[in-house]
Amino acid sequence: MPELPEVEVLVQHLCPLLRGKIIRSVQIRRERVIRPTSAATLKRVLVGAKFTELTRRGKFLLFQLRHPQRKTSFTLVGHLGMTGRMFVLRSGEPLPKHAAVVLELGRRRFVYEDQRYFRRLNLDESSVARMGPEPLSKDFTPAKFAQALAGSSRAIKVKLLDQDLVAGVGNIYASEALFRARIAPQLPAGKLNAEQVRALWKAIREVLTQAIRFGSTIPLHHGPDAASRDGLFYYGRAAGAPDYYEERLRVYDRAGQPCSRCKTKIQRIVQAARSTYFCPKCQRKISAR
DNA sequence: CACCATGTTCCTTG
DNA sequence: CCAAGGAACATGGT
Repeated sequence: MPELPEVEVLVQHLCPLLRGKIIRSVQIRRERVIRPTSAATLKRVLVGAKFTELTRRGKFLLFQLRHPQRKTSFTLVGHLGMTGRMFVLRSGEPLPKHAAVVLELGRRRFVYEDQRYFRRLNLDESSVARMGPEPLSKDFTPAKFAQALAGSSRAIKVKLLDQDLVAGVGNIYASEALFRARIAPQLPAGKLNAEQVRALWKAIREVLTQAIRFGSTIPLHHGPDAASRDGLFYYGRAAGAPDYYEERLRVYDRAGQPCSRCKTKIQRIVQAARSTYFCPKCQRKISAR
């Protein structure tokens, strides 16, 4: 369940539960999720280490750890892929079916599960190193954004998914930001005019900020059973929580429904093998002057 | 059975 | 070198 806002809310939730805790032992139940780190290396490094901080970079979770005796610090890198989850359980509680890595913390345990085993929890920071600016930081300016888009012939929707451009935007928020900025997803990235670049810059920040604020107001449940795990927030949709979930996603997964602005039917198209949703009337293909 | 799914990486082709 | 497209990863929902 991961794009930037979901990861941010998860980080805020987990941080106080982990900070100061020492890893007593490590269970690796699916070795493929820790590649390229080996099981032996991960265990050797983690056992005895203390969580000092948890931060987010794009969609990655960065767990800072320190060995009190060895006086060494290092980073454990996590990513949820499309279906990954992380939560803290009491030690007696049963593990979910797809628990991939379990860190025993004494009375509690930290669990990383992923039904599809797509993503990772390891010591490899290479993917994090080459990421673009954080969209909610001061590093992300309209001028830099314009420069990064200039000269690209790729469709703007596809370009937004490139983590080197901006960190943390995924398939849902890419469509949502373009709708809010009234830009057609097929428009080549390099053809946005200055006004469109600024509108998109603003829309990205607004939709991500709103989603974080929204998610932060929802109590995070994290039990092993499916029902409570569905309580983990997703902006605009969640089973069994109708009150919270008004129409926040305006186009994503709404093919055939009326546009909230003009009532034209929302269209679904495929770009780079991913679904894109947009309003063909509100989002025009206006090129640079 | 078919198709779809919030992500990333690798490979091929042009 | 770049861009585009597709497959792969593995499981589950509809």
